[in-house]
Amino acid sequence: MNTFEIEKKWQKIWEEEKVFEAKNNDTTKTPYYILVEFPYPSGAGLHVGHVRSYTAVDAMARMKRMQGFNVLFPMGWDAFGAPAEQYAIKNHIHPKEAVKENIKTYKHQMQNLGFSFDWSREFSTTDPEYYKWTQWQFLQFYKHGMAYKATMPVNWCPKCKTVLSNEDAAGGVCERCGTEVVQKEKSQWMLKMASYAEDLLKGLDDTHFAEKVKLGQINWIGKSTGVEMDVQIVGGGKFSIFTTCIETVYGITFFVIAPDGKLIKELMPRVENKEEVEKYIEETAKKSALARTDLNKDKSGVILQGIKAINPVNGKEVPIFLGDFVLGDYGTGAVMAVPAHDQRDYEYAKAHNLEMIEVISGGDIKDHAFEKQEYLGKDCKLINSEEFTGLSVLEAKEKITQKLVDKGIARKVNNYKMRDWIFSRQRFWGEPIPMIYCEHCGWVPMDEKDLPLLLPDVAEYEPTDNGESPLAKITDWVNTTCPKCGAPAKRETDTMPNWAGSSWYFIRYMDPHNDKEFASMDAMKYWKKVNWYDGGMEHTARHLLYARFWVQFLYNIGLVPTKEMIDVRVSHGMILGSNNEKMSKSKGNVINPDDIVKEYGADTLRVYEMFIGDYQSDASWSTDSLKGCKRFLDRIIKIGDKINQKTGYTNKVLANKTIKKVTEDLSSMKYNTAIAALMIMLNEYEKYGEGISKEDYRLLLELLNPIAPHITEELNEKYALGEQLCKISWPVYDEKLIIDETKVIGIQINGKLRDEVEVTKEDNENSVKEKVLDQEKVKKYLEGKEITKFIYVPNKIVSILVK
RNA sequence: GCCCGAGUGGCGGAAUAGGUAGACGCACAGGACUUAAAAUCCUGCGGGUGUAAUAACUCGUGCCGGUUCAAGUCCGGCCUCGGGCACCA
Repeated sequence: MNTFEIEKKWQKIWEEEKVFEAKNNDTTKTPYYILVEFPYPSGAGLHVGHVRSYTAVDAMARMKRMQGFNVLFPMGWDAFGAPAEQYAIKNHIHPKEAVKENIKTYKHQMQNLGFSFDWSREFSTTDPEYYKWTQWQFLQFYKHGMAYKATMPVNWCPKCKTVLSNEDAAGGVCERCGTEVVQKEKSQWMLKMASYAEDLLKGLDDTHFAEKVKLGQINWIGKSTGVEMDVQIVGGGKFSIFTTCIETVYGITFFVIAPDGKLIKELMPRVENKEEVEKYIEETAKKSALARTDLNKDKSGVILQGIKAINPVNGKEVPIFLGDFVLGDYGTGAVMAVPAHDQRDYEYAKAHNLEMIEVISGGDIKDHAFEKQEYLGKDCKLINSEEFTGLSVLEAKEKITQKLVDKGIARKVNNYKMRDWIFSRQRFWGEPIPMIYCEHCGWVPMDEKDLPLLLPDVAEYEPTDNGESPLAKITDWVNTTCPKCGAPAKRETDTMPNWAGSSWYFIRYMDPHNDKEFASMDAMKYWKKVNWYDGGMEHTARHLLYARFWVQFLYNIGLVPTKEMIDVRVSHGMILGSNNEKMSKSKGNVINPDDIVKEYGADTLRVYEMFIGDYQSDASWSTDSLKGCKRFLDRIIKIGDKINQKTGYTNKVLANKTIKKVTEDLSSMKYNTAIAALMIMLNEYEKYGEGISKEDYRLLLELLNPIAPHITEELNEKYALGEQLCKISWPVYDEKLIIDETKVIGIQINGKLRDEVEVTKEDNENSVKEKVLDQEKVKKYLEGKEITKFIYVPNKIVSILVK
């Protein structure tokens, strides 16, 4: 049999014997849930990058099963989204059909690679049986006041007359025609995610995410603690500002408010230079999000003539500006400007010729502001700050806050960068949002028993000219009756974002065929949480945050048993082309896993991708190194001929050491060193003159099985070594047997390595000293010198100091 | 700008409770087998001085300092590259 036939044979056996199907509620075993991000089934097929992460988690799943866990290791498809829609538009086929084809290809490829997924739990986010529950859960958000409609800007291409996702508007231009993208106001569904900011932050303590993943979440949430202070306007009225540097309050020389905020609308009647101000507001609205946040642009803005604000601490009257660096949806949409101590305010003041007042000593504001990261932690004192002059920064922060709070004009508050989740997409290929608009009743949720609300079969998927979803054109579908009053009404035509289906799919795997609930409480209580979740770094911020938010909400309304359902999150590195660049068709450096499987076999590809380097770092493809892995497997096949009648391990220490090394390495994603340990084992076996025992050989196969499952099973069967490897218990090592009888260690004299010595377990400082001082070379170095110190670190080193 | 991560042979990478730097693999060179090539097997493989060959010495983990008997690993200060966030008050 050739490699290909061997691999097919075992894949068939695994499928027929259903060895990888997880049983719900098996109380004889400990449940263990391993998840890898389900792919978006594009037309390109599986990428070698997929193979890397799937092999890694597959190896983990296989080992855990052998260690006696009830392993849930599912796979499915995240198939809603723009690429499938684009493909459909281009080729005039229903995205449903394209997705079906692609899934077939992906699944076939995965099966050829021997991944031990439990295919009985497979589903796609586009299955009505699945998205029924995504819609149902949206209704729960709505019913608990967590979903609302708001007017939000969207990326709009004026030429294509279409709404663009942030990805399609990358760089501020339309990906298709290159036209500059503008912001257009649209009424959209929102989920109140910002209200979960603190919970999402706190919840991280209940997870075991990698540190950098946690940091990604923390940065995205972006908490900052400060003071919200009321500011009176000359002639009546007031507004509030948010600051993290209240200690600089005496340095205020102007205020800036957001052109897109509510405040300017209130102040408008009192503005004397209305025309100028209105023009500025209009210009801001036109700017794309990118242009507006471009750091290098000028500090644009316009003064509000006829309106002055009063600094609450000293009564000083200062001007108010409109500036687009202030964002309408963060904080209060207004800031106090202290140009002496904030670089942004400094630049603004320079651009508009405004006064600066230093209130913290020790800086030099000729060229730039003296900012908090410079003055904090140093011994800086307040100046020009009335009764607070002379206090340290920290003291002043506290006392000024206290005074303002006591006067009732300020509050300590937290602000978060994370906003509510814009949940509408003006697209066809997504879950329809199950809401109906009635002239009399407003927005009315669909009756839950009418779910799923199916996507209609239509021929056109192009977005409409006015930015509506293509669904808006399908009048049969849009027109319905109000579930509440029965009057004619219209359906929501926006669909859900791609992130929706992936926010809870890991729950569905626990009970994938349930048609009464999204998953039974029993199943969720049994599996509890995802023990190990692997995915790309690009998803560690947003996808993970959305999924955690979704779960926390379901938990709060009593629908899931656990608040954080993902325990460990790890992220893998990318596989780059051999030229060290990201693989892409245009660069011609794409490696197709199918070709590699055809030429070298799945096991070789699997071993290679695990051996390629540190799993969490990027790695470049090398066909030469691949050949080395092929050689490794060939040598294992060949050494089977050296099996003889001997029993027991030829080298007990080596056997136990390798079990330990491989077990620990596979558990901590150090696949490359696990394979290196097995290569060392093989190298040793090849040196055994008298051949190897069945136990020796079997152990090598057992330890390699999670990474190269086909060939190891085949050899195990060929030499009749015992039961199928996927059904046995993982080998365990004896801690007592991993210590070498003797060890050669180095001898340092005055810090330099000069000689070595063999020590045994029984040796102590005195016996070693005796031995060492008797060695010719050591004697030579010590001649005529006096030993001032003798250090023996058992099994590590001998260090002698002389003078 | 801020926050992470990383700099080790020709290459991918090992080694961090500080303890013989370069495991394992690739590439390369020499040899064996072969009519020949491929495949396979054996040997060597950081730089330098040195030797007939050993030996021996010396320099070496991005750079400069420090702590220590001992630093790739710890501390201080830089440089470079990669990633994320980015006018967040």
